[in-house]
Parts: sequence; structure tokens; C-alpha cells
Amino acid sequence: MNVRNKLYKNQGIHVITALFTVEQGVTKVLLIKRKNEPFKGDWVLTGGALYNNEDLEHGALREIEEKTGITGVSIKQFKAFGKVNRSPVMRMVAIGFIGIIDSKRVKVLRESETTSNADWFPINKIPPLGYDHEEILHDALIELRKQIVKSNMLKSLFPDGVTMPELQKTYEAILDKKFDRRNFRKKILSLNLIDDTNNTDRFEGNKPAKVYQFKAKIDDKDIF
Amino acid sequence: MNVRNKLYKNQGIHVITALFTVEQGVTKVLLIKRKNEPFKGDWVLTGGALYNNEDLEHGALREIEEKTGITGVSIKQFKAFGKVNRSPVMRMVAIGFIGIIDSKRVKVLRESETTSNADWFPINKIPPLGYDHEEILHDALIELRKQIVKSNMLKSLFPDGVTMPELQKTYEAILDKKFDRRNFRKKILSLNLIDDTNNTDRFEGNKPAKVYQFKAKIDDKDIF
DNA sequence: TTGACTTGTGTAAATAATACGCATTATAAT
DNA sequence: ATTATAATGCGTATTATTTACACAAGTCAA
Repeated sequence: MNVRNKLYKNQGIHVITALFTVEQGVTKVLLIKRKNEPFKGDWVLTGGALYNNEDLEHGALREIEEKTGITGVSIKQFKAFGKVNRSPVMRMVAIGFIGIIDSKRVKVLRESETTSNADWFPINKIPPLGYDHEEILHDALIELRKQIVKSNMLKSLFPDGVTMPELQKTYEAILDKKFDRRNFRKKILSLNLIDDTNNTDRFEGNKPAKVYQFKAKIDDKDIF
Repeated sequence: MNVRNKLYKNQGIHVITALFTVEQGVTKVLLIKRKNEPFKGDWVLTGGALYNNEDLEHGALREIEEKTGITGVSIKQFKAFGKVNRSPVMRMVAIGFIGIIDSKRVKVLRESETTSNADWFPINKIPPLGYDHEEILHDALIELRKQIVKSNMLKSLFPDGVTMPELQKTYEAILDKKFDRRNFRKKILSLNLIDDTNNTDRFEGNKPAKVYQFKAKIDDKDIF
């Protein structure tokens, strides 16, 4: 393979993460304002160019840390985006990831060399985004909705455990759907995503709720 | 973004397709023997470098045609593979696709500039593969098994329609599982993947079977 | 015509999903 | 203390879906 061949020359790889959180029943995504061209002043998802010395997931995590200070996020690759002109500078293919995190863990949203402010945006109030990030976010949200019912992805949102009512509010926010309280409990327990603990929650002024913990690993199920 | 920066320099994109077929109840994948370094003499999946003037899927289809002569395959992107050293020459990220096709449509498996022979291998008799293609094939097979129960992917295997017993044999081959004849029919019909035609099949020496057609498009279902 | 083989349809039992009742445990007001 | 309010946890009847299995019908060959 000849690197100078016009057909292959100057290609690069983006690692882009749609980093979600849920606050007060609202699903939000982290957006970052670009400081330089291209798309100067536009909001984009967290991400950037992959380094030669790092794997895909590693690169996505590094970008998250550089631009937000957040470490230890659990992310999942979901799709590659490679339209010819998705980046105006050179041929870039983006590897898309989703992640979810407790926004309280993010103390300061840092500035970086290429970005100024960062903020959480409700997913129904997204400004115009640079690159093809609107498409990436759209697909990321679909993937998020699939993942939360068959993985322990929400574990990073509740590292210290979660009560059933809290969890229900979160599912309702992400899936944009209401559930019967009693059937929701049965459904979630049958999915084997969480384990019972012997603790109860003591924050609201009513009956204390049991605290559950997301499992470390989840076993896949058959469809057929 | 500075193209000369060592961190980003000399990156490239592979588009790799695990192209499957099913013959006499055996699931097979198309492998191609490399004629040049790296991995000279090794078997690999269909694929190669993405051109700057084509989208991901387009590139994967072009590679399939160049190396096998097959056109009009329906393929689906499923995962990106980006380990640092997956390619020995330079930093390459592979975008993985799956596809399935009636092997009878492939008249001649062509030679190309970089490959010599090509052949269909039963998925339980795969030789050692070059690059990280064993990993790609492994993940591709998992994806194939998911897709055939929720997409019209098998349409390309039966462009002229299919009978229920034929279809059952195919599902059993791919999923490596046996089904009750009567329940299989009900399940498949409930998945809304195929439409009834008014034709019957007249090849075997017994009761003629109805011919079904895969739908052009399939609607996704909710999990929750 | 009969037997062998295979396809299409139906039905009962088991399992899972949904709708909803009620007791329990906390806080706050009387 | 007692009672009202509010939310959690558990249970049960109903409905829908999945699974197991019986039987009739179409074709070829003897």
C-alpha cells in the first residue's frame, strides 16, 4: 500500500463520544464549543483525532478526559461514520461511542487547546452541531436506548447503587415512556442487571427504598 | 489538525466484509488468499483500503466486486476494529461489514492485483487468517445471527423467493440450532420479514411448498 | 390404490406480560 | 399519641405469547 497514492493519501480517524447524563428526569448530552476552524464557534460532541499509539476506546477516553476532566467512564463503540465530506479539512472517518455518567462527578468542564466551554444539553434542545455530529448523536441515542435494557451501562450513572423509583425515573427519561411502578420492578429484576443489597435509602420523606447495585457483568440473551 | 504530526501521520482505513453463504445446510464465508506482503499467502476476508472519493459502504462493495466479481450485495456495517498493531505496515482502522449472498450467483472467483484464489470456507473449518480477521470474523458471525431475525438480510440469499422448509434449514445452519417445523413457521411469520406469494415450489418429490418473498424493508421493534 | 414422505393448519398446556389491590413504613399535622 | 399523606414493596387475576404436539392433505413411486 502506497501512502502517497492520491486515493488513500491524508486519511485520519476521529473518535467521538456522545456522553449522556440524566438529571431530574431529563436526558442530557455533553457538548463542547469549538475554538478553532473548522466549525469554529459550533457545538460538537466530545472527541477528536485518534493517536497512532492508542486503541480506539483508549483514544475516545483520552479525548473525554482532555476536554472534560472526566476519567474512568465506561463507553461502548456503536458505529463508524465515514461520509466523504464529513470533515472539510481531510478525509476523516469517525468511530462513534456512547457513554453515560453521573454529571455530579464532573466538577469543572475544562477548556482545552481547541475548545472553549462545555455544557450539558437536554436532548430535545440541541443546537446545530458541527461536522456530522447531529447524525452521530441521533444514532447514539438509539443505541443508548437499546443498551440500557441489555447491559450494565447505567452502572456508571449510579456507582453507589440506586433505588427502584430512581431507576424507573431514569429509564422513563431515556426511553421517553412511562411504566407501571410494580411491573417495572418485575421487568428490571427479570433482566438480571441489578443485585439486591441490604441497604435502604433515607433521603425522601416517605417509606425508605431498597438500594440495588448494577452487576459488574451482564450475560447476553438469545433472541430466537 | 496537522497532517505531519507524528501522532496522526500515516493513518488509513480498511473496509472489510465477512461475506457469507449457506450451502446444503452449511454456513460458509468467503476467504481470499493474499498474493503480496503483508500476510502473503495467508487467507483473509474480502476487503482493502478505503478510497478518498467513496463512502464506507461503497468502498466495501467495490472491494467485493474487485476481488470476487460479485455486485449488488446488500451489506451492513457492524463494528470498527482499531487495535494499534492490527496492520504491520501503518496505522489502519478497519470498518467491518457483513453480507450474505447466494453462492450460485458467483460464477468465477476472480484474481486481482493483490490476491490469488478465493473460496468459500465452512465457518467451523477456518484456516488461520491474516491481520485481525479471525476476530472480525468471530464478531461478524455474532452479528449475522442477530441480523437474520430482525432484518431482511437473507433476502439476498433468496432473491427469487424461498419456501418455509428451505428457510428453516438456513436458519438452523446459521444459528446452529434445530426448530420445530410448525413453531418455526409461526415465529417467522410473526417477525414480518416475509410475504406470502401465490406460487408453490415444484422441485422435491412430495407436497409442494408455498413460496415466500422477503420484504423490501423491515420495521424495527421495541424491546421494552 | 397404497405407502412413504413432506407440507400446512390447528389446539392444548406452559410461560411471560400486563393491569391493578393492598399492606407497610416513613414524615408531617393535629 | 394519633391520624393523614405519600411513597415503597409484594401479590394476584387476566391477557397475550411461546412451546409441545396431533392430524389432514399433496405428490411420487411401487
